[in-house]
Amino acid sequence: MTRAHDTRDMLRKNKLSITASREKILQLFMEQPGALAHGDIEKKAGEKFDRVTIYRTLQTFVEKGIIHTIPSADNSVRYALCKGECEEGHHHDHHVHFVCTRCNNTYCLDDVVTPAIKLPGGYAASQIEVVAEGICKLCNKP
Amino acid sequence: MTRAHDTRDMLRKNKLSITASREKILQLFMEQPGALAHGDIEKKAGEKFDRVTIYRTLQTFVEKGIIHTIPSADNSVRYALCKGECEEGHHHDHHVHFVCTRCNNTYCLDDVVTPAIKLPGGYAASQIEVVAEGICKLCNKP
DNA sequence: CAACAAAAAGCAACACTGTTGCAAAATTGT
DNA sequence: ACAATTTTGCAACAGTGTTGCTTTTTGTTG
Repeated sequence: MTRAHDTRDMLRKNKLSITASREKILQLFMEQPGALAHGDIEKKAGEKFDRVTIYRTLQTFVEKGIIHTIPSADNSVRYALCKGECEEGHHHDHHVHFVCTRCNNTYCLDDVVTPAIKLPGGYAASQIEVVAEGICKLCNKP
Repeated sequence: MTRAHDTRDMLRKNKLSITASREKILQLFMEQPGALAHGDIEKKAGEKFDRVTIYRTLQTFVEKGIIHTIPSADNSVRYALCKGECEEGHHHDHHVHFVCTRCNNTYCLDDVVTPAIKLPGGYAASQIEVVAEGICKLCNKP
């Protein structure tokens, strides 16, 4: 069972041509439990790809519903793999995100659904993002 | 009733010296229902202050608990006035934020408290941020 | 109100993030 | 294997935020 196959299939499934950068970036997401920022990818890819290529690849993946963006308090966009229910052009990203203040990783808590929130009259929400901040499972161990 | 008095009192109360830029920036926050990003302030202040001064003033205000930062999906930090319960060094910012996709304003929904969220074992949250996205009260009017 | 120490503003320079246009290279379908 | 289309890499640029240093302003004290 080769990982290369997984990424290739994934790309084919989304009607994307198979390129070295797309495979590499997708692989990074697959072997990473948490989320990745553009900067992380640049480092982990090992100076192999142009910054612009990474930006464009991330954009493409978001559009295709392969990854989704995660809002954060500090000013950096992070990305994580979508788990199944996302399609091209529309994300169904209803889980809570967790940012660890110790290891600085961001995790998708796929099992924790964002709660319904009663808004004041006049406000109509199309999407609700919940970001929890604290100490993650791994950092909490003794 | 002069607005100048409000801002001066506010600054004095927080043991900050009274300067033109602090007064101006504080005033902008007071006459604005929503949140402001650094860029907004730069524009509204009318080219009068140095960019660096604005950054430093915002930093100072956050530290003193006068304003708080608001996370956003797009990559820009916004700030809004704290309503009372914040002190120097510690914010008690437990309300929901609303980003309007039409007018692009951000509002603090002070009456909507962030719900308690049950996290998986091992995760310990110190803070939970909720950002709702959609159409705001003002844009929803016919 | 003048003089002084402390604080803040302004300026220059820099680092980081993200975008755009265009030419060269790689990928796909035939 | 070839041609058309995509994607990449490069260069240049815009926006955001930071740091160090000098000048100006503020608050205080006599």
